[in-house]
Amino acid sequence: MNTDEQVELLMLGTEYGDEDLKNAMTAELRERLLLAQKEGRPLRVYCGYDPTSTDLHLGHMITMRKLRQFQDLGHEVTFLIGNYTALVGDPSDKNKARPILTQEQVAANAATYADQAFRVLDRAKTKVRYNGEWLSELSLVDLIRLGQNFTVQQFLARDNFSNRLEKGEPIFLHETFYALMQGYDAAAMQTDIQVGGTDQLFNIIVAGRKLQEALGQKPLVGIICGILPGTDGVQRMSKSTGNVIPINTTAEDMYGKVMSIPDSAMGLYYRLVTRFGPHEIDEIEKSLAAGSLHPRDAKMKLAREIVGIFHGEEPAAVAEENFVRMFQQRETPAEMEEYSLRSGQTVLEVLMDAGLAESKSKARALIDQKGVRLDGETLERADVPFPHGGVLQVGKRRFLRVK
RNA sequence: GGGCGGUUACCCAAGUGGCCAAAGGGGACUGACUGUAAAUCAGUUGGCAGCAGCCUUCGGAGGUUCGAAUCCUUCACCGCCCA
Repeated sequence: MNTDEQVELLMLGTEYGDEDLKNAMTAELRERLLLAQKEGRPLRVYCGYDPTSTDLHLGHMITMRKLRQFQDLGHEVTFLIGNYTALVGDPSDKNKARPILTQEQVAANAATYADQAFRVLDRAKTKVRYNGEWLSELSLVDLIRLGQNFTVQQFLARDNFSNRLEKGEPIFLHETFYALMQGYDAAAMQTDIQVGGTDQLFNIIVAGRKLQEALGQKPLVGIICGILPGTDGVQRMSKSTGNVIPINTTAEDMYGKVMSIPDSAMGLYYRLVTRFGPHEIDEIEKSLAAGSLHPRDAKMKLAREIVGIFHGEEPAAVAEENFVRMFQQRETPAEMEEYSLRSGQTVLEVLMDAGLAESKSKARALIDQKGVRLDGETLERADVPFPHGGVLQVGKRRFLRVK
């Protein structure tokens, strides 16, 4: 791959919100790649992760995918665990301050984090570091010096702070430390390239570069990845919004969830989480636009690719078969949970016991709404004995084999 | 430290003595239509009970009243303004 092709690949799926910035970063990336080549060294690339949760989802994988691209091009990738920054809580993606985590929580989360990350990253080529390594060494004087590089106005210019200011919501002083800490990470590791989401734009482009310059380093090139929308196709994928596609889930579930995203979100998914290159994606989008490729088929290709990344090609193919059988041919899935019927149980009791309804009222509502079927027959009554064994279906997608 | 305002169901938000299990959005769920897409339409969304019954909710505790989410006292948390 020549340099221009590399630049094109590495800039795929980036989002700077500003053409000039994007052009500047593209040019600097190109220059830095050439420099590395000339000096015969790999670029130092990193992305930081605050272990604030344990359940990773596709949204977390975007930057890892990007790191992987660098890795495949022979660069040195550091998976930085923000055990110290997590103590502060990044205000970037929130309208509210984050709850402060304890050191124990952070440590526990960090352990599961790296593990899931290696489904995308090449374990053998990845350095794992913790920013406590250097942040814990900073003295108050050091912190003050770092602070001298920034103005309050720069912080207030950020949307997430200015919004809160306008609404009269609190902005805690410690939240401003976050950017300084992250910027210091970049300097401490003498970073060439930092990868992050658009919510990290300020931390990377302003804080990181500024501090590096102040410390006499060449300012890093920021690779700012777009934000992946959740299954609703609009809002950022996040657990609190309930629109996530988790990493730790079955191939079937993952396939189905990808298929349920709106068409409008396909482009971002292709760019942000798949292994397809810029030209392949172009082809797909051209075919879609020309009508020679059905959107459904494009989405199936997408689903298969994504499941393939996390579960392997075989399981992805099986998941696809199941999907086709279940939803396109309207047959029941090959595998489903089983439930052993006890004598005398009513329909209501089975629904409750199997966890298909959260309360009896909800279960009754489901039946009233004709949302409960047994072997294809709609069940009309809740308070009658469960008729017979068979495939119980609740709504469109929940199945249970009752024996 | 002083003055003022807020705390309602998953979220936002109405309600200021009975007609309030509590308007309206959003979200979620079900059905129709579909490509498990979008859009649209119809319905459900505290619990228990099966047909208009009961129970528990409106920050916590206590009180006034035949009757309170609505009034009073107090506690907690939050915000705004002034210093």
